[in-house]
Amino acid sequence: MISLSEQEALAFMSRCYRRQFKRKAVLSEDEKIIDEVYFIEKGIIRVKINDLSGAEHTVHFAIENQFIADYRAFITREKSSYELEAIEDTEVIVLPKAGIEWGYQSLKEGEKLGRLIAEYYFTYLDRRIEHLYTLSPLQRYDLMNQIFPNIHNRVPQHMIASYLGITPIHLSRIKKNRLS
Amino acid sequence: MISLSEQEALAFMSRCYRRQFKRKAVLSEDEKIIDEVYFIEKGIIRVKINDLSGAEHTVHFAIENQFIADYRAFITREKSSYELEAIEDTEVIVLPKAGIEWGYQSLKEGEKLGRLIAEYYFTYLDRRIEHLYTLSPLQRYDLMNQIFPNIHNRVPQHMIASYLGITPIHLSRIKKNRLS
DNA sequence: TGAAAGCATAAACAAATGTTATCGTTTGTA
DNA sequence: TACAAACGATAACATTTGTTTATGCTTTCA
Repeated sequence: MISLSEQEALAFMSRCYRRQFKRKAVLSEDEKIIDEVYFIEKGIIRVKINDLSGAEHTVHFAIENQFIADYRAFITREKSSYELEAIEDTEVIVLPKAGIEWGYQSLKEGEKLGRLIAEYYFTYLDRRIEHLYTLSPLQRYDLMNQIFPNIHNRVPQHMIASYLGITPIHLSRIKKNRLS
Repeated sequence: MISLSEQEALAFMSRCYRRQFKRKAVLSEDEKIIDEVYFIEKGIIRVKINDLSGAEHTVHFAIENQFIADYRAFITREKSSYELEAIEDTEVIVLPKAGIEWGYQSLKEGEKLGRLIAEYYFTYLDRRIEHLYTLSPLQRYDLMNQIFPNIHNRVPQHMIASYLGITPIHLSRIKKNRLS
């Protein structure tokens, strides 16, 4: 996204570190201030939220070679709405807030990188909203398997149904329906 | 969001101009490359999209003192998914792409401003997605009237229903239901 | 100013989706 | 290894939401 000298890259990476999580471990709790972004080297993470009636919703998945965080809470410094949970044993690189801010200020094109990243994730959410308006749950199910390759073989179906905003029973039904 | 000298502000504004649209006029067409962002001085704009079956969905509203554009298409340089339509006679300030890019490169804190803007709109969409998962249509109807003050008195109800992802008949029903 | 179009609501019905319960299988763990 | 928990599918039933049609009211505009 930007040009970066090897020196700069090393200086940034020296501010990050590796961390491991067991299956079902919580990387990031809701109601907390968020000071870390994660890059997934191995594993799967789901982002969940509880509504007022206590129901749990899966808002997002993240797999290998993707960044994940409650980026909104990271930006706004408000309490996190989401909980990040490892679905498989997971290995991440932790990018602490201090390191990221160092990057914005000290890398030659740091602010530009920050803009391009924020723009990238904006476009991701904007596409999601477009799809929520224009696609059926089954179409979004298929799309999801493109975006997160093969995810339906790594994640229980009820979490996928939750992500789609429908019940697992209903997802089972529409998948069966497609065959006929 | 950033510190800006008066000189810088004037130089930027000299790159913008004012434009007026009649009710029902189209500011920005879908399938086009997007080179403008608008700031609304007066009026209301809705952002719409058509799905494959031809149904029309209202994805967003924008009112006085807000910026509006297909920001995704503006960023990615891909064809626009949305159509922007004036609901009332509307007066906007046009910020051409060339002017915005001049700002990123020439304002002292231009790139930082760009990052903060992208981050701001990211948080807006992230909140919307949170609400889509956790709130009922009626709760989102109420929230919407806070976000766009008094909008239900300025916009036909079937557009609001479309924004909420339900039929106008159903919106009428749940509003009636609330009274009892 | 009058006709037409747009709009909100209502009722009756149809379709989609959720709820509860059951069953057989797989998975995790003691 | 054995047992409990998690999981996916299915059926029966309940609820929600959409569709169609109709009505009366307002707005628009020629």
